[in-house]
Amino acid sequence: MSRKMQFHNINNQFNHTDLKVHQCGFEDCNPKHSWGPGVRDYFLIHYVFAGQGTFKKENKEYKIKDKQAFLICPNVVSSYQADTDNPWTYAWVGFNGLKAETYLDLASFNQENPVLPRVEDDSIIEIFNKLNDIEKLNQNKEIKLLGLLYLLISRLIETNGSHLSYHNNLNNQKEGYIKRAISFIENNYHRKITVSELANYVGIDRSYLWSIFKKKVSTSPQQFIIHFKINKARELMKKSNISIREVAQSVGYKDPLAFSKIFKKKEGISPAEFKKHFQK
DNA sequence: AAGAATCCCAGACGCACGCG
DNA sequence: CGCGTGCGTCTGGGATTCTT
Repeated sequence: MSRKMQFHNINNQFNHTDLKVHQCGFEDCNPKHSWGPGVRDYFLIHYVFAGQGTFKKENKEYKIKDKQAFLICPNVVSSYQADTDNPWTYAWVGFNGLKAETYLDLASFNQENPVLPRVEDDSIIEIFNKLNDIEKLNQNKEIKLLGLLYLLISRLIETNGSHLSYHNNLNNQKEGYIKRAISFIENNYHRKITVSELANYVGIDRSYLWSIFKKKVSTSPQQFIIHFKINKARELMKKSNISIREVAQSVGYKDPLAFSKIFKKKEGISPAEFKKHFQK
């Protein structure tokens, strides 16, 4: 148990692909409070306001003091623990997206260099404070969080950036594939899209598309398509009073029952319940 | 040798059909 | 109409080949 903790999970209803905030939070840890060893499927930055602790990445161990930040990369085994005598207080933000790796590289903050030296920059501290004030908002939470994340990363690049990074023509090519795929989905979500068709359009093998999607977007092409369609359906149901059958048709499900089934599976409630909720 | 790209197949999923 | 079943198609991810 911690002395004080706030945690915000972000329900991303928009399809940001370059950067996407997963969660953020703040914690005033008790002595020896720990996490891991384990893996995350997104990037996670911790910024230590006060106190100290230990961060372990694979077999390396780092002593972290106040005003330092450390980075957990997706699918890398990590753990961290608050100090016994002087436990840390930190804020964190978890995110991913197509550009996440590239931007972090620009800030020289990556898997090879997962710990930042003391950050004296007040504006970074301010950004973390704002991230944690987001709970008070009731509108535009996601957009504001995204804005703060961009600000944070741009400050990290300014204060810590290397001049020799940006080593990734190959990454750019993969991003190109994914951008093409996503724009195809955006233009064709109103009908049935198979992953094979998508891969064909992009001009690469279906399985290869799957593996770069998984790596860069943290989800499979099929799940992305479903998620995209469900989001469109949500928008439709919020904005207009059309029938479930019409909503299903509009996002490419000719069988409204199949649509209801997948909607319920993803959202936890049926489209009918969702509609009712927004039409009070 | 390493990373990119393709191949392949078990299991998941979707759809049509039939039965009560 | 709703549920169960069976069959064909699609997907995920490891195995394999290709390319640099």
